[in-house]
Amino acid sequence: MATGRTHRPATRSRGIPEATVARLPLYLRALTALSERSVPTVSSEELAAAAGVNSAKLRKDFSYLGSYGTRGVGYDVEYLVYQISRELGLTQDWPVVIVGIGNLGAALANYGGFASRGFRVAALIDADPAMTGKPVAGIAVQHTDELEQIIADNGVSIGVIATPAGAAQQVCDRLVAAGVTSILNFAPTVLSVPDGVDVRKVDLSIELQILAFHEQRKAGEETGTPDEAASAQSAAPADAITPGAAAAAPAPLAPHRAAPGAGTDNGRQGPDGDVPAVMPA
Amino acid sequence: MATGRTHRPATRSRGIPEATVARLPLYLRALTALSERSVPTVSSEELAAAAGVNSAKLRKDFSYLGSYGTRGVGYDVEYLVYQISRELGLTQDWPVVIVGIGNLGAALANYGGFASRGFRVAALIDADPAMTGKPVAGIAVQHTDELEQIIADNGVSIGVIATPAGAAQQVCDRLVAAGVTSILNFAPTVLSVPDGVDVRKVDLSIELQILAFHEQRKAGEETGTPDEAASAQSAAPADAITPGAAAAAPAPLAPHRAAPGAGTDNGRQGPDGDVPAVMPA
DNA sequence: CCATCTTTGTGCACGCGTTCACAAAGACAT
DNA sequence: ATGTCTTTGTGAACGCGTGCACAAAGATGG
Repeated sequence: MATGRTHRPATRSRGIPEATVARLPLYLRALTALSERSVPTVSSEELAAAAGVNSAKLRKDFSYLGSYGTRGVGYDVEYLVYQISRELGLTQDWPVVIVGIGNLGAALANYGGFASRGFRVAALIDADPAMTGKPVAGIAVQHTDELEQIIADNGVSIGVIATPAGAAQQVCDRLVAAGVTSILNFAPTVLSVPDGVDVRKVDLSIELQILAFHEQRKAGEETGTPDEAASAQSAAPADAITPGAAAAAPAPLAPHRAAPGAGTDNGRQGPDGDVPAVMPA
Repeated sequence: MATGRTHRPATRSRGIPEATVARLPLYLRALTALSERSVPTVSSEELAAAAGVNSAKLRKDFSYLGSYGTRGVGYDVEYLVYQISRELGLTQDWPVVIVGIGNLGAALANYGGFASRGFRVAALIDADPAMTGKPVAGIAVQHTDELEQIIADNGVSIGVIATPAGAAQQVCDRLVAAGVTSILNFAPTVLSVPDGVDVRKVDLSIELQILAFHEQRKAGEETGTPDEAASAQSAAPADAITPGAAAAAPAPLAPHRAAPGAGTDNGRQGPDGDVPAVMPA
């Protein structure tokens, strides 16, 4: 109010909280849907419901962008779509390269969501010579050797890594060296990049494990006791540690309850620590 | 109702912070790698580096699980692998169904990370009759009609949705009705589920948009704050939509911005609000 | 058995994000 | 105009997560 939004109260450019940025795409999607139905305006309440968030949170989020609503009425859909798009930088064209054209890479290449929001697949790159030239999603796959050239020619600043874990860091380094400053990583590895480069990761395995955790917790609650406490700490890590000896089998200590599946496959090995996010191509 | 379910009241005595749970899989991966190299023990500092987190944070995270370390030495790798696996519920078998066998669904089915951590693909389901019986990743695709039966027969409690956005909610409802209580959603839609059901979403488009935002900001800083204050406020929402403004602001930044001269592009269409996460099968 | 050195476990403070609750702003009817 | 009603925008409180800094625990060496 006082400041209203006169001279971008500093809350502006640098201000938008990360959490808010992460939700803008969500609002944008909901708004786009409304726009297609020719809905002229929406209240924070309605839009919040559509986006699956709290209305107060939504209003606060929008407040970081400026005062784009009208009290007593709501927000103008079209206008808001434009404002958010602009804020997210979707009004410009973002050429993207996808490295690693395995199952996942191909799926990404075909993903319609790319093109629909200002993202353009500038090239598909794979290390397998057999893939070179092969068309995927209408685009001919190019060999890794061309990577630097492709990045430069197309002014690519966003790269998507869908290679096996083992190749991810190397690919990442090359992308960064070539000028890419934002990376979306699908490989199950922690990438190290220099300052100034953003990395976001999407990890299937992790998501499933988190679900498993909650699932287990739910199951435990239902049936009387999670027991946890029992084996919790008492399991005397003291003797189990034996550094030099490195007790070969850690399993024996906590008998724990018999798992439903009983499949104590625990000892899986996976040749490379963690399986690639996608087939090696 | 609402998008329901997110965090519980937190009254949980055995309450491991959500943020910690989300990192456990990360630690587990790093530990598994060490285990394969037969490294007996590791310090919080080393492990933290491998997992890409702060060592203090790692120690605090582990403290929620109990005191599994030895001062002056570090943590016993094997023992910790076991403890975390147990905590995450990975010592048991989790049958999973994947619904929507398009490009993405197929990629997921082939994803090695599934089997390697106690997750077992119990079935692949698709609505397209043409897909039925077709083997994907060594498993015959089954028709949606069988969904309920499959869930029941296999005791599935985790479902993965990789269908187009339009079918997601319906599939979700059926999964939940059939007994699934955890869902990993790849479709670009907000799913509403009853309380007690957990939903985690993986949204490609959103990740890219977030990257674009930062990318834009970075570009803007380089050249000297573009600052879109231009079309800032009141400008009658109605006509303001005409993105003539676009030209004014972010022009000089993007290295490429091959955007069509006619900034009017803004209205990129995207017929269905948001394209499916994967090709329709 | 004692001294020293290493590394964990955690108390504490800080900052971000969420939520509540309400005054102000505007639409709309009279 | 004026009053009523709706909905925004935001101040303030609260809670979670993060990171610092350090005491305690235990290993190691003499």
